[in-house]
Amino acid sequence: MHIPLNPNAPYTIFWFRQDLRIFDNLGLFEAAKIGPVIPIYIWDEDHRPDSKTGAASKWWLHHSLNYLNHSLDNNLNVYKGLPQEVINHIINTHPVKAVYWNRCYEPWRVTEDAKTKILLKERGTECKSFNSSLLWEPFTILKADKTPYKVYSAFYQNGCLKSSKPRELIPRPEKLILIKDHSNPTTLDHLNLLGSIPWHSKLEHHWDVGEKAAQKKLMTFLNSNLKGYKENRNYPAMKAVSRLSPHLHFGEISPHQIWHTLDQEETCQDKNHFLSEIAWREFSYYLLYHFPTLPYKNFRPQFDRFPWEKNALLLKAWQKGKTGYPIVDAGMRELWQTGYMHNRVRMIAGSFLVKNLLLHWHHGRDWFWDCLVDADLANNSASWQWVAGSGVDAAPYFRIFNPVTQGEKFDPTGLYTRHFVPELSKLPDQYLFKPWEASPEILKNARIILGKDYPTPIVDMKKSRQAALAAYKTGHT
DNA sequence: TGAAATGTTGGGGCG
DNA sequence: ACGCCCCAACATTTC
Repeated sequence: MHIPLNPNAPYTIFWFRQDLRIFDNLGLFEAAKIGPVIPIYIWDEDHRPDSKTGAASKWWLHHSLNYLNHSLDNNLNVYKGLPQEVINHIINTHPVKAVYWNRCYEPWRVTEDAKTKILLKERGTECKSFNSSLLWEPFTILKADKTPYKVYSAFYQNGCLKSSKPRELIPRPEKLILIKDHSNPTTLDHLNLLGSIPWHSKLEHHWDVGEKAAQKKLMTFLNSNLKGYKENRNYPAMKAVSRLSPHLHFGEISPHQIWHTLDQEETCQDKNHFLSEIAWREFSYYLLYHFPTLPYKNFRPQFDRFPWEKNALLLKAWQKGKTGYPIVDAGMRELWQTGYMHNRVRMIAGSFLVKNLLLHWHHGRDWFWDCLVDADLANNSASWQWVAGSGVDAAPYFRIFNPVTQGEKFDPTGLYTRHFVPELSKLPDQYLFKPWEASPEILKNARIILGKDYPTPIVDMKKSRQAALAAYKTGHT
């Protein structure tokens, strides 16, 4: 056991990271138990090896930190810099006996945290990290042969569900004495997370940020949308999904709370299906931990030989929602306008980029990273590799979504598509997902000139499908 | 957490 | 009445 250099020092630093909440925050609870807490947040983007935060994520982070600061009676201490140096500085200027945080799992953070831990121990400061954002930490779940699972269902059913139950919920700290670092000149605004162009003001219409909003969203979901979830989650117009993803990413709510709250519900298909979606998040973190190259390297090496296209115009059309395929365009515009895209449409738009435009999944990864308020390294990497077919337990390469069929099936009344692609709003259901098949008469009545008001398809569905199958074949031989 | 091509079946029209 | 063909409707296979 290590004996702190200054065991009589009263303060514990609690380092907030992707756990921007008070309730069920294990590290914070433990820190508060042993005395007064200096709550800190460190903006370290300029000191990272890679992985810049996306614009939409920065918008969310700004508001989440602002909310957290209010919850802490304006005592949140915000810094800019390299975490090791910032923490060192605080310890040099305050009587600090310990530093606590909850663990993160991005590969570069794992490396940096290990270094920080060693440095703190060397200088005699107690240092503890906790798990507060995963139901099962990646290193606790392995196959019988001690290697990691590579198939989701086996991971979840045989790995997670048969190992220990997720820990119980942690109450709010009973006594939370907060210390403000008055020597610190940095404020939230100094982090400049919002930038100078107010492009993100549109996001404010769609989201309430912060711990309280996350709690409310969980309750609303349970009361209104859990029943029927398994089926309704496929229909983007139904708003039947939880939309908890950004809250989970920033740790405004813990997966443990979701798990235990659902545990009290009657067992049914819908409940188990929702829990299995939560488990997909666990699986993504699991893969990222065991395969740290997941964000950039094809998990299946056959894909390294795949003949991707290079076409800036096609990419631009996809990004802006001007592909000429209405369900794809609706999804891409939902993303741009709201910082979010319904899961069903993510799969359709993702499949379209990779399998119809034949553009590298890295382009999709990067655009989503910048635009999504729920951008998350584990989920984004694992999901794009899944869509591309290059991933672990991925969609087989020949599974190519047809955006016409998918639109007709999952947005049968066109409510979702018409909302985000209003120029098609007068087009009858029959042609909504294939306007190029409508007669001149029908187009005229709908006040659409194809190629002017709405694009003609940027690729031919049938030909591009054939091209993709051929390309995958050459890549795989 | 696909789609398209191909195969099979069975009812009905018709010579 | 019977066989033949057509073609939904469904099932299976292939990509």
